[in-house]
Amino acid sequence: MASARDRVLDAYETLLIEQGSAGATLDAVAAAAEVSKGGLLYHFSSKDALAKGLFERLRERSEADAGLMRRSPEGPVAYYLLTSVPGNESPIGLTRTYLATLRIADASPTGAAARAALAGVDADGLAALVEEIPDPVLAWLVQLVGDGLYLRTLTGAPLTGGVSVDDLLDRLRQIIGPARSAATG
Amino acid sequence: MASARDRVLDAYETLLIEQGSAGATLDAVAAAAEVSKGGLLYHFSSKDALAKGLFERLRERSEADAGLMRRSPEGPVAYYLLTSVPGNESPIGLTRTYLATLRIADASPTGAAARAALAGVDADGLAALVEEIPDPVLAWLVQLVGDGLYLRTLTGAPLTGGVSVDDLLDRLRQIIGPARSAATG
DNA sequence: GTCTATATTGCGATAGAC
DNA sequence: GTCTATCGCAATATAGAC
Repeated sequence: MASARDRVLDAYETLLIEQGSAGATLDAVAAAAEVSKGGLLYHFSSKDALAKGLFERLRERSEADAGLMRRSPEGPVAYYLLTSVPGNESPIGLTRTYLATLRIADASPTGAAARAALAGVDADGLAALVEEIPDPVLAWLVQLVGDGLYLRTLTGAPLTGGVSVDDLLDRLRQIIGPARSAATG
Repeated sequence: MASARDRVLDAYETLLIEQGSAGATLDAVAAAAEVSKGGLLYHFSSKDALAKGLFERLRERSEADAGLMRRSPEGPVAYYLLTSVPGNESPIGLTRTYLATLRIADASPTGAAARAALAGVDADGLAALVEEIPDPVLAWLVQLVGDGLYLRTLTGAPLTGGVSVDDLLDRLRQIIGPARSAATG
C-alpha cells in the first residue's frame, strides 16, 4: 500500500476533479484516503498545507513528464497530444494532478500559487515541444491544441462529430512536417 | 441598474471564477449582488436553482454568440480566436459564463447538467466555424487552439515567450487558407 | 418582492489519549 | 504516527414580518 501521505494526495486529487473545491473537504479526503481526520492533519497541518503538497507534486510530475516526453519513441508532439486526450492520461499521473490544481486556481493567495505551478507545467511542456518543433509559433500551436483536448476532460464534451484524434494528429504532422524542415534545414 | 435576477447571476459568475465553488456561497453571492439572502432566495429558491439559472444563461449566450460569430466582419475563425484570448472577452459575456460553469462541472447531477450545457457551447461554436472552414478536421483544430487559449484564462499562464496571438492567427490563416480553397473547390 | 431572524448541519482546526 | 472528541464558525435553507 502507498504511504499515507501519497494516499491523501491521491484522494484530494480525485475529490477535486470529481466534486470541485466545495467537495474536497478534510473529512471527505480523510475518508477516501482511509485515514482519520487527525491522521490527515498529522501529514498536512492545514488545508492550505494540503494544497501546497499538491502543487509540489505537480512540479515533480511536470519535470518527470517532460523527461518522458523527450525520451518518448513517438516524439514529444505525439506524446503531448495523446496524453491530452480524455481517458489517455500521462503514465505518472500528471494529467490528474494538473486538473485537480486547476480546480483551486482562484484569485486567493493559495490560488495564485496554484496558477504559478500550472504556468510551470506549461513552460516545461513547451520547452520539450520546441526541441521537436523549433518554430515557436508552431510549437505553441501544438501545445494549445493539446490544452484544448485537456479542457474536454473537464467538460466531458464528445470528441467531436466523426473526427478522431488520429485524424487530428495526422493533420498536425502534415502542418509541422514542412515547417520543421524549413526551420531546421 | 440591471434587474436583481441578472445582478445575482453576474455576482455568482464572478465569485465562481474568482473563488471557485467553495467561495460562491449564497451569502457571498447575495452580498456581491447587493441583495439580502432572502431576496436572492426569492429569485432562485435553492443553490441548485441558481446553478440551473447559470446554465440557462449559458445556452442563451452561446446561441447569441454564435450569431455574432457568423455576422462578424472578420469571420468566425478570427472572432472565435480573438474572444478566446485572456482579457479579450465575448461582448455578450459568453466567456465569463463559460468559465463560471466550468467551475461547477463536477461529477454530481448538477455537474452533469453543467457539462451538457458546456458541450452545447462547443457544438454551437464548431457549427459556426465549419461554415468558414468546411474541412471538419481543420475546424476542430481551430476550435481546440481557441480552447487552449481559454484555458490560459484559468491558469493565468503568460502568453508564451515572445509569440503574440497575432502571430498565431497569421499562422492559422496560412494553414486554413489553402485547405479552405481545396475543400471548397 | 425584499427583508431579518433562526434552525440545522457540516466545516476546519485543536487537544490529548494511545 | 494515528486515533477520538470537541470547539467555534460558516454554510444552506426556512419562517415569517413588512
